[in-house]
Amino acid sequence: MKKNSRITIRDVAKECGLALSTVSNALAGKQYVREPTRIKVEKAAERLGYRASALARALRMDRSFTIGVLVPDLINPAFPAYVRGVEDIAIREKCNLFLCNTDGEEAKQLWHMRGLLDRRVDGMVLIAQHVESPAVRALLAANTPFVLVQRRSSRFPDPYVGANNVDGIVAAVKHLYGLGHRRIALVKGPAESSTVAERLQAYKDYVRRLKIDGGSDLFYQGDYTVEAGYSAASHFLSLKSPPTAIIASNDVNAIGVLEAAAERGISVPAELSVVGTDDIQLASFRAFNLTTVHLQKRAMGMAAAEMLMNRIRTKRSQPAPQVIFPTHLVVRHTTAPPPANRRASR
Amino acid sequence: MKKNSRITIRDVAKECGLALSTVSNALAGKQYVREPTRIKVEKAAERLGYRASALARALRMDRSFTIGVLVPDLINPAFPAYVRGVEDIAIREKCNLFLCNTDGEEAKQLWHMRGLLDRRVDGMVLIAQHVESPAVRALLAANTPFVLVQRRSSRFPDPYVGANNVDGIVAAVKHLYGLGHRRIALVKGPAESSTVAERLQAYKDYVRRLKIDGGSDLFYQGDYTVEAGYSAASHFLSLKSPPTAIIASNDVNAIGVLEAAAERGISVPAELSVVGTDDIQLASFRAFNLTTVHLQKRAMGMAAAEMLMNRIRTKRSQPAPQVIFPTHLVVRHTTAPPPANRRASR
DNA sequence: TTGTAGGCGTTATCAT
DNA sequence: ATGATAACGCCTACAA
Repeated sequence: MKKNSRITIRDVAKECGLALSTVSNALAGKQYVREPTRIKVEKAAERLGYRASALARALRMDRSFTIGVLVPDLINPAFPAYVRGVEDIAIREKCNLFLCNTDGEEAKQLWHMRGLLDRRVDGMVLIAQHVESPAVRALLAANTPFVLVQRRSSRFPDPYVGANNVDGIVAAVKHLYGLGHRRIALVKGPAESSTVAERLQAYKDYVRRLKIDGGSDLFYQGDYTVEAGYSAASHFLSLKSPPTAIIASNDVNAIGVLEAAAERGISVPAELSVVGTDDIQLASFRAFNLTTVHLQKRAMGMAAAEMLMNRIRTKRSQPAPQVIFPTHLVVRHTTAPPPANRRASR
Repeated sequence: MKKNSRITIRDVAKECGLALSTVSNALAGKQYVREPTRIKVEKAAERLGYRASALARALRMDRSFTIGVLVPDLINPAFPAYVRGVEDIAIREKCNLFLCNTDGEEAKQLWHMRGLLDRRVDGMVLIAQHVESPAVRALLAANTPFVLVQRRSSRFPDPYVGANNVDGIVAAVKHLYGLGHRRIALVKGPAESSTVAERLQAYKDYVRRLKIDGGSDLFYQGDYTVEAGYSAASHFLSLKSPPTAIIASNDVNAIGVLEAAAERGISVPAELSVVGTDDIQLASFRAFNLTTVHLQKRAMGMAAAEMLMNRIRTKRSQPAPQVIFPTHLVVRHTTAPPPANRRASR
């Protein structure tokens, strides 16, 4: 017996005096292995502490039972829930998960995608990643299945899981309009995001329908960070005619908006209404108590992973499915009638 | 040329009319390959879009360039920062990261650890995991390097990265004591945590030194969730003689404490002071504005990963290093003198 | 400097 | 029902 080396299927075969192919079959639960034989093999494997090398198996079977998930930044509370959803399904499917943070940078995304491909992952889930650039498309065009989450391409009909952004933004605007707001600002998220584009379009359409202000001074380009929310609010609140409500790009962003408002002594919701998106756990407590558009992120992650497993099994035969999750507005305490209307309403 | 099959080093060799060992050497940047040869090889590899199989390489080299990281729950804002720290180093070392959520359940942890071992990870980082149980120890005793974070064993001198919990708790108690508090409650974290034990011990020692109340009615067993904080505060605040300050098990937990207080109309910090631990980003903004013990989580994750890489390279030769990161109290607006002392101080 | 051969640990195919 | 053997794709002696 070699000293330091790992114990392999070969050792198990030797231990119980059988051919290694028989051991393999027994352990794999193949039909035609006799019950006593199987038991003998299992006992021996157990006794020796044998564990099959997933590496060797993957190489041989051309199936690694791993999937990769790319996300901008785990530290941003907007994203972990998707990842857990993906993991929920991965575990069920006995797959392991490679995690990659890309910080929204294409270079990092490419590096990670190449790494995942080198590792022969069975598939990948791209959460809020770049999806249009030629370099990314080239990698996507390899034969590895993938599913996009929250960002899709306008030119390619990829498998996609997203949220109903139109409903979400319409619900937010309608709520604010109902409260009496007529100047409602919007913090746009990352420019490359289809979700952002959809929200912006929905906002414009709906605002036009309501015949209220929708000028470009009501938009601000930011991203999903507190800092961006802070900058956005600072900008909006120093306008000659500032908006009475701000729809942030997400909950974290909304925190920044609240911060800027507080810093200027502007009270929320009395003088300014704020709406987020995500409904992260912390948003629901009194400290924040944020009115926000609820997204079923963990469920979306799960749906994406299920879709991915399907495509792994059927090797991209079917047309790409796209599933859109409903959203709904959760009204809490950062929205109220605007100052001018305070006496009027309620 | 075979139709559907992946392109291998063999194809590259054929393409440029060299032996595959030469190609391997050229691509690996070995000394003794002539420059023109190397260039020819690189061109060919590029042209064919060749990418070495990390699987085959790992199998052959007995080094997978992957590491696993176990964490209780990514959705809890207390944990992602460690993971990113680990990833920072993993990327630098050209390793990929397997992510595992265990929800603090030993069964899930064991399942994941076995999976990682099967995948032949080069090492693993265990963040706030079970470290004492026989089953876990058995897996740890395999030949795969590991580093513990925030939870260590009292019986085994494992490689460990943690925070100076004593300093943290002492700073918190001292701060509250200085403000005039004499009944300071503590929410204990998960019972299995060494960090929790250290904090508790430090609390007891220091409170005794100050000769203030330290009775068992000032402890509450919780975990790192909002719900636990809520329960803890509900319990404390319904005592006949409630504490005037509560040290939560962490920032998320503190949210629960604040929630319970608000629900009862108890104002913070006027009637109740609250201290957290972690200093998650959201804690620093006005909505929350939590006095808390700052932990350098990303740096700790990085340190753990560096330590792990060392042990991977030197195959557990040296004695297990243990590094303790300093902590410091960040005073914000959830702490103030207790009601009785309001006029006295300041 | 380049080429040949063997093996890492599996599973799949084909005999027996 | 079981056994021998050939890949999977790579790296690394060792030979030329």
